[in-house]
Amino acid sequence: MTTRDPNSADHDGSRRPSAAYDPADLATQYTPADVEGPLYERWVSAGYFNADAGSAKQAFSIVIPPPNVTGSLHLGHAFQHTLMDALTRRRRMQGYEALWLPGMDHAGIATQTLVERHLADTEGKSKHDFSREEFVSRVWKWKQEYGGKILGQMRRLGDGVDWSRERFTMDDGLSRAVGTMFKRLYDDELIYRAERIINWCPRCLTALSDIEVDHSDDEGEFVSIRYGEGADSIIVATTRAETMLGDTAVAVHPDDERYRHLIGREIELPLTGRRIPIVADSHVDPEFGTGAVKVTPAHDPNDFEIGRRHDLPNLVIMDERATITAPGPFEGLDRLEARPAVVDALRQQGRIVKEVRPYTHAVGHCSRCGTVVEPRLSKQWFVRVEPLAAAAGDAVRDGRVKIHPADLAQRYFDWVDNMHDWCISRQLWWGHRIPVWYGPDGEMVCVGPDDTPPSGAGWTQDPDVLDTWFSSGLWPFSTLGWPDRTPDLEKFYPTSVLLTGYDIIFFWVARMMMFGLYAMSDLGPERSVPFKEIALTGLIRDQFGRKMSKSKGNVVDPLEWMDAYGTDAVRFTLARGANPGTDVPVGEEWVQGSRNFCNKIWNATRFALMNGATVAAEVPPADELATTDRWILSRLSAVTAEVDGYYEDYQFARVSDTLFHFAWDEVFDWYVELSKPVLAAGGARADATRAVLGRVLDVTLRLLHPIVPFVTEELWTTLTGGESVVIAPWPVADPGRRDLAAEAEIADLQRLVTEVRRFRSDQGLKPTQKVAAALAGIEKTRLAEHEAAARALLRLTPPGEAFAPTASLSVLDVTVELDLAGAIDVAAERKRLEKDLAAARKEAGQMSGKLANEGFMAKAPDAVVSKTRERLGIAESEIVRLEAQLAALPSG
RNA sequence: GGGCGCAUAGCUCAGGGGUAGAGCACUCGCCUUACAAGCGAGGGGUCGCAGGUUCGAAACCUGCUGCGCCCACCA
Repeated sequence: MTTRDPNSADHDGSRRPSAAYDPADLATQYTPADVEGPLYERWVSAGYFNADAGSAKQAFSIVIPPPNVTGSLHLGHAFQHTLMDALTRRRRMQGYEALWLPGMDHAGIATQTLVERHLADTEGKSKHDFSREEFVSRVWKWKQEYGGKILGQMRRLGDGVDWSRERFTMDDGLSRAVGTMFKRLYDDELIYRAERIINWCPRCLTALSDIEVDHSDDEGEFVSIRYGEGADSIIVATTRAETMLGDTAVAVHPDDERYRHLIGREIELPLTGRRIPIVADSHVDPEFGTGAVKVTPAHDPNDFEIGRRHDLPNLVIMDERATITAPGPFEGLDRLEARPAVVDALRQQGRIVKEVRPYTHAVGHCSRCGTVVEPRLSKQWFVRVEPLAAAAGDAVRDGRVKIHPADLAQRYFDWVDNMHDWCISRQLWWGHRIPVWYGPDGEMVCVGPDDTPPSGAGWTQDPDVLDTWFSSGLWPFSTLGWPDRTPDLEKFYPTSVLLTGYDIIFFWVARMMMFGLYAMSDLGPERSVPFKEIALTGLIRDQFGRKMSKSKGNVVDPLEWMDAYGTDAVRFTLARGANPGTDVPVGEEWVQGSRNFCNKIWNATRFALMNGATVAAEVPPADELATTDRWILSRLSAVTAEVDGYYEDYQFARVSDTLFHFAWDEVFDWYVELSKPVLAAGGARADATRAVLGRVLDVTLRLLHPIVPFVTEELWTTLTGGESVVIAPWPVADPGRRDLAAEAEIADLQRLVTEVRRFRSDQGLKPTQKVAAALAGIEKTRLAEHEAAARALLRLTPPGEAFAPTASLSVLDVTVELDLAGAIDVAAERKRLEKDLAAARKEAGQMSGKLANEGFMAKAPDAVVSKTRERLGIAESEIVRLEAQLAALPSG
């Protein structure tokens, strides 16, 4: 043999003859706990998952969505990891240089909050009891000690990641990438510092980006307040009465006749004595509220814009904890306490004209802690996203990056086409510190990671750190060594596919697109994209389709299921639910079902081993094989092609379902059963069957391996003697083995067997009870060859001397006559026949109706018409046959 | 306020102009030497409602109803 047959297991020269196998080695049940740990360690120590940047093989690469360093494995991780692992394992088997790169995210706010709580609990200290350096070193210490728990859990899951390339967003290399990126964007004026209204969390005491704010419809109040006196008065309506202390104007629409006379005049702001102008601004909607808006530029983003247009002062009346700082009776109150207090004071002055309560309106909450976000005027750093987002949109629009499923691309476009500037500074200590120094005379210098910061009196570094997603956005290239031109970057960038949930399109996917295209632009438009495809998954749900949440109590720890049913069972369940972009419900019973499947594979392979299945380089040619062998090899080839097709567009559910049904229904239930009498008979046919059985199992195990790696590895190495299925070649569909005639023939056999089984079941015959029967006419059908097999499956013995058939049924031109050694259950038989007759009559009616329809005859395709005729013919002969059988039944 | 998606068996979901599918659940019969985590057989759906297109609609179009999700600076 000069070329390697990809369907042969004979690939590594270290085969162990399966004849050496002792069936006693395998228990009658698969015990995952016995094999998973050792197998994983073996894979890792063999270096199977380590990619070689110097390899000549085509590269396949995936970077993991880095889990938070504080995180632990939940079903969502298990789900996505299973899919990424399957993709990578398949490509590796296909001969790609496959890299799945692991790592973690420092998760700024989340981690800092956790460590603060930890220090409070264990030492009773707050972060202010430490210097910044001390605090950060405590976070690092915490990270060493408690962080990264999820990495161990990934081993349990069987993740085939390259541990030699594990990265962390705060490690030296990635920090250098962050600094380099910041400097470049700064120099290109794509990063700037400005005083703006930003989202501020008064609890976390930091700025937030727009997407870190969750909106919900909350019940509040809507009060109308009269400003000014008499003819000069004007009524404004607000949900945030307390901010009136910071009003610096009232705005009306320029065309609003009601207020035209007031424009340009001043009125007195209640409770403060200040006089504020009435300005005209077309932003105001005359239809809403009273058509007059109080303007608080320092505490509302819209008002800030109005203030800019009219050159109004920004009067700050709250501090960073949202405590009122305006001098007077409200000073020191929290904003939520101040609200009723202010309304009360106004009411006493008779200025409250109307109060609507409750009034439901959208309120922003900190996505981290739920606190109501406060718009706050402050100096922050921003990324000017417009050019970056335009490029990110174009890369998808022009097909350089494909999104699966395609209809989720709209969501991506909606975002990148409407993105606001991104606030990237955070008032935290844990993260990448902004590399900008301020001088004593107001100088501002951005310092690259390899440059020396300015020194001397009065120079200080910006105290803020960057948004976690800034470093995450660099992940596809920072992890490969950027900004250096490393072999890894050369080999593995752009990455092949990004697999992640549709819920972080905005947080992460869009930002990687923007940063990748920008940072790697020297590679040209095709190669600068961070990934060629984006495979979006849905979210994991409980078995009733509900979101998992702690408050519902329906959160599942995947490790518990892995302990109970094995890792493969959990993986298979998750993969089987993975329809692109669609949420995935999972329930424990389904995991049990997957466990059962793994066990079934186990036992089927045991059967093969006990019966001397052989795994040879070549299976005998078709002309030396029986129909059953040709059939299963034909199906194997078809299924292999189907699976490959499904992988191309990430249809893991179909991959899994196809293999499940092929393995269980076709191989285990039919082929194995059909092979039993052949194997028992021995001889050349038995040898051929042993070879086919070995091949079919070998290939099936390899096809299943990416999804259920452990049980397939255990069985495949035993069956084939190969080193590891991890490095076995991926099966290639062999069109030469397709045999539609054999498939049709076996379909007939299945029909015959199933019909007789139904009869037996209806007649209450025990499955094991042998019945004498004649298969009249079978010699004239293509089932002639299969008589012995049919008899074996149906426990039909040949008619003997005293053969006296008491029942008959006909299937496909075969009349099965059975000697039931007694009366048959006439009622049951009548019921059965009448049911079949009704179905046949219905069918015949439908078909003849169609054929009588002139429109149908004139316009339907010929193939459909002839198919209809054929079906009518079959139905009519069924009717004749069934009526005859009913008539022949003894009456009563 | 915009935009998107979904309504198919008891549950969770595939499918997609020409014979309604799966898993689990359910019923009946079986410990048939690979497997009771199994084997065999079976029941169960006018594919949300109303129109339309078509020879033919569960599928395509329109409207409606009911859910779900995303986005949003009408105070």
